Amino acid sequence: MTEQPKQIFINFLKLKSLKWSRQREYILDLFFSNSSHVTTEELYRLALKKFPQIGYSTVHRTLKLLAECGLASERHFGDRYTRFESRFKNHHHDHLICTECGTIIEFESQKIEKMQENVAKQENFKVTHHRLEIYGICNKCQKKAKV
Amino acid sequence: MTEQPKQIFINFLKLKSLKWSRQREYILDLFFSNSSHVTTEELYRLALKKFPQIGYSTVHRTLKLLAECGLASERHFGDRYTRFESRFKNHHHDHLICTECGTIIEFESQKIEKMQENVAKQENFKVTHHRLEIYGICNKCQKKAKV
DNA sequence: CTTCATGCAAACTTTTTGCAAAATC
DNA sequence: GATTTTGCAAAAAGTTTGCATGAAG
Repeated sequence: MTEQPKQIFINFLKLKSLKWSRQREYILDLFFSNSSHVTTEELYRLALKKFPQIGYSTVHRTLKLLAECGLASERHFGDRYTRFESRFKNHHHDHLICTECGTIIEFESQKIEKMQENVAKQENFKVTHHRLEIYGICNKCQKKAKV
Repeated sequence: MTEQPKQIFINFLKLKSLKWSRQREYILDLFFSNSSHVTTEELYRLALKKFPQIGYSTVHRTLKLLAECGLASERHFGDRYTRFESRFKNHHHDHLICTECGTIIEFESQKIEKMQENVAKQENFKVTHHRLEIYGICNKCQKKAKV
């Protein structure tokens, strides 16, 4: 049985002599039970529903901590927002992004990864990470358009 | 003989009853004679050297116009800046980005493009465009590190 | 001589920080 | 009880806009 995000986070906090709080627990729960590409703003609005006096900066700082301990990563998808993505038990993947409805579909392709390595090798470039985003219209929105 | 960016821009301005100005000409020249992933700030600083009273917003608005007429496109590479990339006569390409020195190397791979299409097809996703960025350490910086 | 661009400063947007009061250890 | 977190409000960092003056058509 592998460790749950909550336990991982608690351990991380202990290690840095930081504290576990009701807010942090709630934000963590929200983050891991929701769609995995939220902005601070989005998660803040969600949090407000059941925790009306929570502060934006509390949400923001907690997301930053989640990123710091490796449970989340910060991403940019072309708009001006920083999005946080769950990394818990997630192997690497890339994204299909619908420009109509904003839906984000995750995928992975070993073949594409391999080819990227080849391209890098030609330039004698040492890859640390990469990002591939394919933008377009998702299945649903294509059907909607036809009606 | 194909049209030059300057002529394309002048035509675009005429079409929208906008005006050609010394500043716009200078900014356009700078943009097309420099590295193709500048921020507004960077181009503004360049422009200041030979046009000391030019305004940041003039540079910004001109870059926006270049983007609007298709001569440039706006991109985000993970930091907080909007970068402008030349699209003049540029076939599509992707990027290798050195996280040490910031160097951006362009490349293209038909094979990778093809595979992306395959992935999209599986989801019945209609691709409009994509973005692939490979981050890592460039050849130069690897050598530097060894010294 | 009318309309648009410029340069300045101020507004906006998103992210980050300082601080007094409150919660955690 | 000491130390950290919280929520607020204000600062930063980038981008965008309003407006009086000057340039382009």
